[in-house]
Amino acid sequence: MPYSPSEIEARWQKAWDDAALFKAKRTADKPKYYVLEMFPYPSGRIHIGHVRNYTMGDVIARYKMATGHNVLHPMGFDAFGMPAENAAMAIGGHPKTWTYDNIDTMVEQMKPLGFAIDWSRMFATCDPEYYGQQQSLFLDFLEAGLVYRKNAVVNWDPVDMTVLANEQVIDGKGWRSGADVERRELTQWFFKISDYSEELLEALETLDNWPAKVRLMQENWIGKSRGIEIPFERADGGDPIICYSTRPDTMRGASFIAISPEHPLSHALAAENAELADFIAESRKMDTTEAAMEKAEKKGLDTGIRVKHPVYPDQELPVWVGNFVLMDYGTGAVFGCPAHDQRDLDFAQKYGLEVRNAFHMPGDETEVGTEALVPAKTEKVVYIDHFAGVAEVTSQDGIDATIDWFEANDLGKGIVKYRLRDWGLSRQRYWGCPIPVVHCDDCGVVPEKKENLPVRLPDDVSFDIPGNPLDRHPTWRNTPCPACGKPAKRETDTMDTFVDSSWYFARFTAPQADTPTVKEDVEYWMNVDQYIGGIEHAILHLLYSRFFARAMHITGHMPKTAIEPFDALFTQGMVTHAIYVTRDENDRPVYHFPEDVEIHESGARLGATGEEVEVVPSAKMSKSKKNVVDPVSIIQQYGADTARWFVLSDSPPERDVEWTASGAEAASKHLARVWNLCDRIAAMPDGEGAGDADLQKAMHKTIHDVTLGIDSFGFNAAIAKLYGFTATLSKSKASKAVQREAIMTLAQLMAPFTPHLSEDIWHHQKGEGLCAAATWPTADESLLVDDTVTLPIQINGKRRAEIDVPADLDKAEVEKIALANEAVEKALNGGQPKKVIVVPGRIVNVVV
RNA sequence: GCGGGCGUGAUGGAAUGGUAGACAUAUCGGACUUAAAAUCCGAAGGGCGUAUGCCCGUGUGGGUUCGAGUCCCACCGCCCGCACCA
Repeated sequence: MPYSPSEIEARWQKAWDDAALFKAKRTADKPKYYVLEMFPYPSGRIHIGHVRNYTMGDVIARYKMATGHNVLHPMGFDAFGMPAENAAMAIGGHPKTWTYDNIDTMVEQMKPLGFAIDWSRMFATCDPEYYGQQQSLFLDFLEAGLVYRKNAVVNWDPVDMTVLANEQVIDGKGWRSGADVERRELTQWFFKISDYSEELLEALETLDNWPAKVRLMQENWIGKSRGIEIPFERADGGDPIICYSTRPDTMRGASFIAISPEHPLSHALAAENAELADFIAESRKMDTTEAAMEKAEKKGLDTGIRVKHPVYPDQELPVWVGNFVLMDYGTGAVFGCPAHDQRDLDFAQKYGLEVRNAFHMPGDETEVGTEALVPAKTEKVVYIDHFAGVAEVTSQDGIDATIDWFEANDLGKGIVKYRLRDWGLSRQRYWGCPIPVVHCDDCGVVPEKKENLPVRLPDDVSFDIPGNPLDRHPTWRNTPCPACGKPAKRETDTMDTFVDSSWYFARFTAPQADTPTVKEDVEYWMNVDQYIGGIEHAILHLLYSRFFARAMHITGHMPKTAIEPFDALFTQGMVTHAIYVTRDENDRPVYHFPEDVEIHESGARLGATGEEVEVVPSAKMSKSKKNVVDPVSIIQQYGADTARWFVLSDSPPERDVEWTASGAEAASKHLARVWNLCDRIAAMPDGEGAGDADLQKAMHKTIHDVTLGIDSFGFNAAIAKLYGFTATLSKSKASKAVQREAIMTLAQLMAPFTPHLSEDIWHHQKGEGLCAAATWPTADESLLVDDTVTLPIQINGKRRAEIDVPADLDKAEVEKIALANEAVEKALNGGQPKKVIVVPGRIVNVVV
């Protein structure tokens, strides 16, 4: 019988289903294991990248199941967000219909892949049962002081009438409307994540099983810096201007003060200074994207105000408003030291301000010209009559001494700042979780009563005009004030979708509960033992989730032990595919589907015209580049096991893997080979064979290697070992009993990757029960060591010969045999070796 | 600018400081076949050589070591993250 994946895969999926094998239940008699892949956004269809991601989680889930763990492996959908509204605007229809239709499609596409998922726990974040509990959490956070309202400057699209994220502003224009984006001050809700900066930073050190890269990215994002706040007295007697600096050691070179256009002093002065008012308005219009800021001109306006230099009171410094000074970092005011900061230097040269060194490099007393002198903090510099008396020290020591001196003289206060800012969660959108508060003329902002949750989204909304449909809904806003009962208005902002994904992992532990979590369940299942997802979530999603776990702990929804919710994190690579390009008459690229291209030895050509095609390997899949591989057609062509096997076989899981037709073909052929091997063994006659012991040895080595590979996310290496063992087994002349044992072990070792094929082999060999429920084989340590080993002999570090010796032979004996070797004798030429190194079981090195 | 990572055959990639290139793709040869496909067996880093073999070889240059793809230093190239952060 030929290998027929479509038939066996459906059959075994049903068998697992009937046995309720993947349904997770609390139990005390096994250790629990929670494996989770970042849940998908229901964009429409699953992508081959999803297949790889979930296969990794599935390998872990099935392996842990086989090694005696009680496994939780759930799946859900991150279902709120802009694309659903955009679709409604573009093609009509309703975001809700669009979203749920997509979810249905994607579940239907995922099920044939045979993942060991507990589908009974599935939910979408747009289910009222989910977002109602999220509103309940919000109210608890509000009561605990973890959420607050404040005015904030946001990117406002005046045409679409909504707030835009920074990445939605392109060249200063709204990405959809093309309108000039304004900086507008709005009252918004914020999570107090910045209160947890230090804790979130420190706890990173405990996350041993996270990639160092992710921890570092979070560390940089939190951005701790030690500096000082220095008040500058105003010559006119007004309130002092407080500047923040991390380089107070450059105070000698201070030649101006720059304050942010949003600084209160700027606003105050603007009232009587039209020029300044214009300057502020212009600054607000400025594009805030990185690229634009790089190019943007540093502009300033002298306010006419003068301050006293705190160290040299006879010096007066001008106060400028600078468009480059950020209001939301530090104090919104800085002192400029042109000699030691390139930006300050550019500014000073533009406006004719003084440039004066605070230090020189040792042995080089040249004054700064067009390039600022900015040494590393560990570099030694020579301070020029420094007020704290330091001379030649590292600039870090200079900074520390300066801060101490300022504090001792009561001229400033050492302070720690974080770059991390509070998390603004208000969105002027429809398709999100409504913020459950009510605005009452008499009572102000009043939380909705919990018994009125969920605050449901209305279905009767329209998307034919821009803006927030909730805002213009005729009746939805109207509600009695929860405090006084008088007519009041609901908040029409919804929550950032990152809120939805910040606690879904906890919800999976009790997805149907009528509280956000249930004590016994969340205590039993949390933490997530292994979390798997893309590096693109290294900062925001993971940081927000860490904050949420803490906030949920404070409000009694999460045990203390789960404030770091993800024990281990793995960031997987993408699936890429070559793109095939020709050029049109204007040299613009024209993309071609792989099936239209023929690969010849001389290069790639279009099948239809013979035109030469440029091949760009390993490109990210994209519909417009015509290099997307659809999992559904792959499953139809080759079966799920082949897809699963191939996406993990060729590259380490953290790296990208290129999908190639030949690779998929080869994977499929290999699985067929294993299947045929199973048939052949089943048909063998009983009786004696040759090399039973050798096959058993190879089998135990494979058990050992594959187990190690899966444990360490070395899936590609584990698969290579499985290839090797298949070759060994197919050449073996061992007895039927031993070959049967070998093929069944092979099936088990392959089962995390190719569960259907393994199950079928198990069945053919009359294995007990289901392969998916069988206990993982263990390697017999005694069979892992060989009786004899081949030792390479090096002469001066170069391999020159080999000897076969008993594995347990002692060093002296090995040395004796090595020295008697022909090649060694030749090299020694009758003399004595200078040194002989014997690494037992590894190598012999003779130094002559 | 700051921070991090990576550079190994034609290709994807293996390799606790110990025989570099496992495994796979592509390629070539052979068996089977009238033939092809499928299947099976085999070759294969580069150079010289009939061959035993010898020389070279993990981006470049140095260093540590009996021994370096692996550790250290410098450089080159590519990739990623952050960034008017004072």
